Amino acid sequence: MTLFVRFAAHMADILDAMEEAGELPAGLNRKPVTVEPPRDLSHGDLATNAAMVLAKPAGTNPRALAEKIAARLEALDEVASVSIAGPGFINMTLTPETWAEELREIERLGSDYGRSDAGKGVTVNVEYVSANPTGPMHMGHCRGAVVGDALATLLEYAGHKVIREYYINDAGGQVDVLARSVHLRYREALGEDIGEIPEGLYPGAYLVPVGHKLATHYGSKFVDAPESEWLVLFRKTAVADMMDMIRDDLALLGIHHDVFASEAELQAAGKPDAAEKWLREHDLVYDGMLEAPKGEMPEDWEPVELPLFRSTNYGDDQDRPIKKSNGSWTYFGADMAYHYQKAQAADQLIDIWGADHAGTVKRIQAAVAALTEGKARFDVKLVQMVRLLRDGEPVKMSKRAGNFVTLADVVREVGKDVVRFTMLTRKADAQMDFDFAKVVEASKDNPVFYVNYAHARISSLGRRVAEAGIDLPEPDLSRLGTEELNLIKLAAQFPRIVDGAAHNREPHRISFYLNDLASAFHSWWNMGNDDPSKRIIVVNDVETTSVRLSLARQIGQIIRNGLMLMGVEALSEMQ
RNA sequence: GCGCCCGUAGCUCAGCUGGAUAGAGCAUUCGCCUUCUAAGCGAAUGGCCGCAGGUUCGAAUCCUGCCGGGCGCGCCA
Repeated sequence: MTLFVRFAAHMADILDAMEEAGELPAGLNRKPVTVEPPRDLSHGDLATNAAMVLAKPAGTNPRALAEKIAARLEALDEVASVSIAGPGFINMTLTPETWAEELREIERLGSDYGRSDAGKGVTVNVEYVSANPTGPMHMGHCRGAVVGDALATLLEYAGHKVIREYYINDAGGQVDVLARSVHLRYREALGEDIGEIPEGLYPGAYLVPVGHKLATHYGSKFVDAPESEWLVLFRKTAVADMMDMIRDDLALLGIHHDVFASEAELQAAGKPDAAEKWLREHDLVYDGMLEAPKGEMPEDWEPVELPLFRSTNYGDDQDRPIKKSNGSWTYFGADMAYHYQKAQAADQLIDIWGADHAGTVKRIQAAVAALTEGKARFDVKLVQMVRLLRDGEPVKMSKRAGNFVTLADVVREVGKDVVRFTMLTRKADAQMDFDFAKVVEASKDNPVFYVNYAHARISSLGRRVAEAGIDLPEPDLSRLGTEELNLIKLAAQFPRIVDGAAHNREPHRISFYLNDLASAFHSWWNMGNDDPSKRIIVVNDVETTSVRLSLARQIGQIIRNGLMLMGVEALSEMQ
């Protein structure tokens, strides 16, 4: 049990005892009670607001209540001193032995230090990437992919059961365009000069092999055939090949989904029809007129009666069509059924979307609320755009010309770990620059480097000791100094950081924490430059060396744990 | 017009589901290499947390209204 979990339990015990002793009324809401490190560490190691939040409901004043709680806290073996400050904060300083024990705990738990059961096994479905199967992954997809994947790992570590899912949009107009583009490549493979790829079709050379494959398989059979004879076949073949390509791209980032859900299969299985039926029975779908668009009026707009979902019941500004006038499902109509399907296999849903889809969040949340009758927690995380920079200049991309920067290119250039780490150095809903030069820069401005550098330094300590053949005694942790204890205090935050990041679904918090931890470590290391007696390896003092090395190793362990959550490998040397 | 996101140091950003005197990096200034990798470290300077109300013991954080910026709005995906 890590320290913060233990103190939350201590606090609960104390409040129980006070109830029993008649010092507190029974049944107070203890939810607002926290026991956490104060922002300003000069206040102590731990602080609780218990007296402030309980005073009013208990009919007493904060100071008086604080006195009573403080007396009981002071009686704990782990607590060295207690003080009451400000409006009623109770500050505690813990004994050095308590922190030494936490260091042992890190060593005991190793890669599990930080893991928790806070998620209580609740199943979370994280849907991310879900790029259209019409070409290779490009940098526009990258951030959502990394954020989704890191979030999934984080939730697992925090005690959730996680399903990593990819929704294949293989039923809409885009995949028909793909099939037509492939038909061109197919004709080309048979020797025809197709010239320029017409506007509106996918020009990318990655479709050439698909055309070849179809040509080899079917010969000239479909060259002059009407679209109805080949469209389905070409679409299916192309989508399958595109998905293989996308899976390969994702593998470059170390991303592997558990479930690939096909929109076409969903529709073939009649899921949207079932959803519509249920919604109509509950008067949540009706046939009605679509309101005219609020912004610029399209020239060809005309009122039409369509089946509309009552998303306005759930805060959307207008009801949304689930079918088009030609009878086929809208994207939303199918997506609604898809989310219902996901909710069958999970308690909570998370979608990772590009920020350009922000406008459709409300309707899908409305649909999930309706179909699950409000039972499933469902978060849509919007991921902002990444601006690619080279030499300080934005990299120009034109999707139409097909010259977008692919994810594979970027991974090839800077490496998987740099891409992943960098994508997690901003919160998801903030815009981000990705500068090819800066992300590989070996300086402290670059967290990717800075964190790894700390880890490499720690690794080098181990090598030095081994090379020197020094025989170290068991570390005597009573020899830990102030600086060392402060470092342990920061290291001990890791489990809290993990829980907070998981709870708020914000994986970037891990990278910020690691940067802080690395900074504290570099600072400690550097003290040895000014004062040789403060080095980690102190010549002719195996006792001190043993203690400090033990601490350094556990810092390294936490860096590895954090990097693991981000899907990044820790480096043992900086080449 | 409506909706979503965002306004925190000169710049880029954190701020832990409300906590004490708001933090880090860059930039600027000044220090530290007979070294466990200085690819680093330390110090100084720098803030009406967009504005105005509200909620309460307590607000950068929650609510409302403005101001300013970005994105979106169709039977597209």
